[in-house]
Amino acid sequence: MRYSEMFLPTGREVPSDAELISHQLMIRAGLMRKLTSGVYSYLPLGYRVIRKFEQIVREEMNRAGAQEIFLPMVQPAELWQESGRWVRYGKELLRFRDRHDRECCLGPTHEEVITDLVRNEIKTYRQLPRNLYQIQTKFRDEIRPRFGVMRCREFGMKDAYSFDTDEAGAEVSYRKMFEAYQRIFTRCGLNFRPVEADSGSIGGRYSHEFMVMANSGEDAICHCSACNYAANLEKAEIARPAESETAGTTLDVEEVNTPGVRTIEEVCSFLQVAPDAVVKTLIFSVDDTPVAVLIRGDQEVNEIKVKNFLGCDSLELADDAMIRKVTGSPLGFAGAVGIQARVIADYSLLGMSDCVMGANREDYHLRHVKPGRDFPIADYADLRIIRESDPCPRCGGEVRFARGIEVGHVFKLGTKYSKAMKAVFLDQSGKEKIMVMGCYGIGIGRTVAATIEQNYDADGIVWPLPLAPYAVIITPVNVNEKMLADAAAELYHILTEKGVEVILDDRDERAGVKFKDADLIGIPYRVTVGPKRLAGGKMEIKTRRSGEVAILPVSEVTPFLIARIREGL
RNA sequence: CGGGGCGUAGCGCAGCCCGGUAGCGCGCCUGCUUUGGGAGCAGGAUGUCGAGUGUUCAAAUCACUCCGCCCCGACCA
Repeated sequence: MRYSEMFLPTGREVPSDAELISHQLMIRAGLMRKLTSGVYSYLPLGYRVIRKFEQIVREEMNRAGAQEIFLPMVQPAELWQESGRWVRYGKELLRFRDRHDRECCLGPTHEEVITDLVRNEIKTYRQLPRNLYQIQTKFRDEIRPRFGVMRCREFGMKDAYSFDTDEAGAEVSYRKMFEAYQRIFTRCGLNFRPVEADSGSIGGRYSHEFMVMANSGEDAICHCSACNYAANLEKAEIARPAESETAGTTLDVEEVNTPGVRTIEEVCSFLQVAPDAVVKTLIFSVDDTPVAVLIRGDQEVNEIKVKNFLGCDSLELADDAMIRKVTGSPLGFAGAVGIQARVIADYSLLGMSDCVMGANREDYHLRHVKPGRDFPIADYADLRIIRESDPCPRCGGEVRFARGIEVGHVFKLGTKYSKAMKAVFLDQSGKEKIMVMGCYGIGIGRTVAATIEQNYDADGIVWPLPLAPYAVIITPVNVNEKMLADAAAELYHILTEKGVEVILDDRDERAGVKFKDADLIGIPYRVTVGPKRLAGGKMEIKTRRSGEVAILPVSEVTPFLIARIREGL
């Protein structure tokens, strides 16, 4: 493509509303433009990158035995009512009515549609397993779209759904997708890692998130420095500590006046104790029933773990009225002694034998409290957020924290949707069985943005070759010098004929401007055609990433580039 | 939805406190010069100052309402 004919608006200024490097560069390099909050148009250069990535995804999905389909974006409410998500999904689901007043929604995901399709067409074990995928635009009415295409409302996603006859088959399907994902992100040249994750409201029992490592990432992850354990921070397990036999306190519980002392910090300084000698009592409203969660004062409760442990639908911190009802006191003085609620405790309470906790009486705390002696604990569980000082739950090694961008997620759905929507088949013995499902997503635009987060420098984007919109840009230093213009055009034609994707920067601009643009848009190889080199029958090839410059006779330029491109893909 | 901030030329911003009819840089157009890392000179175009209402002789500027956008929080395949 000739640069002079391209729709490629580049900018020198950093857009004021862009925070992330990837967002800034995607605007500045003319990859995309915002239409409205969380909704973007891709420009030619950006769309080429998107298609490059989609192609890699397609190749690997097909290789893994999945088949491409294309499902509707507009979906009827009935399907969502059937799965139960019409009620549960919340405001992220954009709902509307058509002219007949029928309720519809824009698909934020396609479990319902695919399950409906499959249950209508697949009747026997002979037709299983199947894995169907699509690359579709999804719409989720995010509360707060941000970071450009990283967290937006309308976005491209590859989603695949597997259907198996049993759990073992589903496990095989899951492994295949897991491996396909490893291949996809490896081919893109990304530094990523799969981490164990909570499966969230989509349901299912276990899942892995594929995280591109980046400090700007929205997700915190925890990984072991010794073994290959890695988990989303919210999921990261903490092993039950060995119980040490402690005699504990022999002192009786004592009530002390602590006027206005509510937070752990205040309690510690008021009573001159360390946070790990205090028990924090949090009252949660669990499906509208109060539950008290006890945890050592220096730790934080992981609400997801609590939710999973209790197996409830909703979990939130109790309001003042509920706190008053179960503790008989306002916020800040809750304790386990005499509380009118189920009590569960984090493992961090094991071994605590002389602690401070709220007295369930305004302006009073208790000291010398001994769990077990002074109040019963129904259950101990892993309910806290992991810290960097905790040992790895698998091998006991040291854990490290890092940040990442979630670009893919593989789920074992089990029978959540197939059961609700009656996706059944007949097995060999003619018995009706429920299909076992899995679902597997990859954020297309987000992966492209994540790629930029990992591949840029002070001058702009540095595309990995497999995702680069063009492999080569030819820059005649002055198009008004016929020698240069002709030599550049000739190279352009030769490369194009050889199937190399190349831009000829034939604009009547100063060399500096062209260099800056070439760097900004991140084309891997730039061929500079200048008067001095050309007089000696040579051209310069500059590698964007390394800055390395090769000066070659004109005849060797094409073979050189083709060889480099071949090894780079 | 709560807290904070911002809407002035295509982009980035000043002007607003202290009302008097809009400016800077980049970009854009024309011409000449220039041509290996975002050129120089000369000339030029471009704004319902986010919208509405009010106060005033007079509103970008003050007040109120609305809309949009951004940041923090809650939320989240």
